[in-house]
Amino acid sequence: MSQFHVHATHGPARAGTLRLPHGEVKTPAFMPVGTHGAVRGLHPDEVRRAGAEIILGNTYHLHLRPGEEVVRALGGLHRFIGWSRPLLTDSGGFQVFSLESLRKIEEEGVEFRSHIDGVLHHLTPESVMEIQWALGADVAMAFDHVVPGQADHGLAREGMERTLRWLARCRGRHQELRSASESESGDRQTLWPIIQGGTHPDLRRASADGTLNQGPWTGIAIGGLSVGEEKPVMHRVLEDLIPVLPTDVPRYLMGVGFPDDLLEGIARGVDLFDCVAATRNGRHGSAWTSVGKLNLRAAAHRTSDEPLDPGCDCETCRQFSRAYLRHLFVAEEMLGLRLVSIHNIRFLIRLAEQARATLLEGRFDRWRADWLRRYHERGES
RNA sequence: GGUGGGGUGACCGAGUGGCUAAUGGUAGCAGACUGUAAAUCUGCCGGGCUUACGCCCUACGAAGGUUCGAAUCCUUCCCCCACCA
Repeated sequence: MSQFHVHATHGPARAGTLRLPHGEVKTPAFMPVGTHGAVRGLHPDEVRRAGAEIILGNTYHLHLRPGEEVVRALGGLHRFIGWSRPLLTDSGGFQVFSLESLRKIEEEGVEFRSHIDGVLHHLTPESVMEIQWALGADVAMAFDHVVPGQADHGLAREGMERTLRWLARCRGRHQELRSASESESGDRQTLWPIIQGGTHPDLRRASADGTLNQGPWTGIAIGGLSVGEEKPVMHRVLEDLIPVLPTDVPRYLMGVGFPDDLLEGIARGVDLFDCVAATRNGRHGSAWTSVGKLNLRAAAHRTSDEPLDPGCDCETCRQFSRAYLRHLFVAEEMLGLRLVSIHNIRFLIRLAEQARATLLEGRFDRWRADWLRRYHERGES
């Protein structure tokens, strides 16, 4: 079961609702990343209270530990990690990019030298589907070949074409898995493809064509962005690509982003985002605010009684001062990492909620322009 | 009082004639982070001048001396620690 309804549009931007087996996701939406089955540092209740309606897990990392069979034996990922809302698992395609020095790509699949113990692991489009099926997330992602943002036409084409060939294999195996368990739970998971093609317009179009030809799909992801290319380049790719995508399925911009990226993406027709920056930067003491980002370790906050952001309704801002948060970072108390992570994910989720509200009210463009102007005023991003 | 050890930049602590404004840490300051090998990483960290290359001061307890050249060697003094009386 996966359905998407669009309630309002404003140019390419839209507000919608995605129905998945474990619940609804109101879009636009930001999905916190929980690589190992946990949004780093946070209790699932905290993630839920921050307004998250869906979070991610990672195929590569959960395969290495604890292993998908452990998760399956313990009732699937939702039960295992204490998250009853929708879940999406990334395929390990990003690790093809981020663990470049530890892997070898072949047509059959990718050989990874485990970053933990050096053991060799082989991921193929088929095995990635099996792992994700065992994990049992609402949405499984196709296994893709991500190339760096600077990739030339040749390399980008290679990654894009391989992603299309792998997509056919992913789809084939996923359908087998679904039909094998149709009576009980065949409807429990849907597969989304990923468009690649780097920064090259012709390759992006070709990827879109090739992907749509293999459909229909219940959602379509755009991968291989914010991997080193300039922001205007990413915007151009979105402007180029999204008009050729069907309007009746959600578009998921993978790995993005920062607050301004969300608004720029939504304006160009993106419905879903995920990004580690909220939690990673939070752990590193960097908090987003409506007037740019701030570094909590900075001496400027030593005696500040202000919350991180005066307009924020997160559990951190409702209770704690910048001075206290700075103190926690200086003293290396783990609470600081958690509190700023909570703030950052709430900040992005709330931004998406506000985008949705203004879309439904028909005033998105104006709101977005004002918001971005204020955010960039101090000259930071 | 005697004997031995020691006093280095905010702190700890290397260095025992030139490559030393002085290794390393810590603290401090600033920055980065985009489908998580990250509670990580990078830069600055005596003062002044310069866009910059660089230049000039001050500095290894104090003062004096040896030397072309001293944190490093010598003399005296001050202070700290240990043991002995």
